[in-house]
Amino acid sequence: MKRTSLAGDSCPVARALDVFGDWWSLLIIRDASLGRRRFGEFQASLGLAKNILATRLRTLVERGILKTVPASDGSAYQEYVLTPKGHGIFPILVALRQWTEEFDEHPDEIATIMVDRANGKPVKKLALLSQDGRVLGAADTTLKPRPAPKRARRLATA
Amino acid sequence: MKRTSLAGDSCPVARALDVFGDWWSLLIIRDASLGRRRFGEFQASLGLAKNILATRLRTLVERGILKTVPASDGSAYQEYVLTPKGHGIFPILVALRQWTEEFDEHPDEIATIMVDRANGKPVKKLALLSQDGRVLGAADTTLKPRPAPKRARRLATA
DNA sequence: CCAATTGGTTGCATTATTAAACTTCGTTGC
DNA sequence: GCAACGAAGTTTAATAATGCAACCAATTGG
Repeated sequence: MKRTSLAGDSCPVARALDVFGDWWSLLIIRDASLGRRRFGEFQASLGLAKNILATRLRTLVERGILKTVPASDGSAYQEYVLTPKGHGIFPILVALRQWTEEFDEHPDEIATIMVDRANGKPVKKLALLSQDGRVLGAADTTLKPRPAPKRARRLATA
Repeated sequence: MKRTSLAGDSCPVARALDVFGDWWSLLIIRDASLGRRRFGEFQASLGLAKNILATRLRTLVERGILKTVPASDGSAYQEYVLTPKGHGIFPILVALRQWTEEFDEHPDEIATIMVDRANGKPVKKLALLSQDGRVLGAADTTLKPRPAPKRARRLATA
């Protein structure tokens, strides 16, 4: 009886959750995207047990979300930084943030807002656009089977 | 020693995760957004234990993500449908999907793509825009303290 | 060279997840 | 109207994950 893995699932949502869908990983990634890099920084910021942090950091590195680099301050310790794959999680963090901003019962408890660094103005809501530039809601979309990748003009699956 | 709750956290990402950040909730919400409504449908689709499903459905209802409605087929059973607060999670599902599409090691195992219902063409990537319409990446944004809500012209926190 | 800090690991208690058996209706066949 | 069946849970017991505290090794500061 193991905890069920979603790794082989065909749904892309499930596959993403299999990688960082546990209780702490997204918060570690959030911290990393805010510039935190050291074990101690994560531990102080998140207040989670050290053994759990160690496990999470290890699996996030294994899965290519974080990588370890020599410490930036010249010390002999190592630091954890996001890989490109890890930076790609940024829109998910934004979507989570904006959901809370819109639907939370106590929005007054939210400490920060995300702003455009260039002018300090709040960013707009994430927009899902069609090829021709219309804004799409959930009802405007459907799922289709993934088309077979085009393999240099040959019989499909032959 | 309880599982640490993020409910009181001031970070909007943490607050969202506190509501539906566990192993199964987002998959239940995904199923609901695909039109599944019955206990048995969720159970067959997700393959999770029935007691866990029952617990998750209960807390999602408590938290205003789902609501129970009388069965649409006239039977005496009830069904679970998304509230507006639940529908608001859609962009998060899209972001998770697009992350897998971009970064997964085995994209050939992804079964579906999201398309524009109007013309069947794939949707574009979620875009984070500034007030003046520029596309923003993580590096183009910062966090600022939330400005105090304007309360009918009165002394702040007086 | 000694003490404190950093970055873990280990052991144990508590909690969550799982699968399977069981219960309770509602529905269906007759 | 009654027995059989199915849907929707609940209960139980085993296993896995989490949390806390204590311990430990290497690094740093003085």
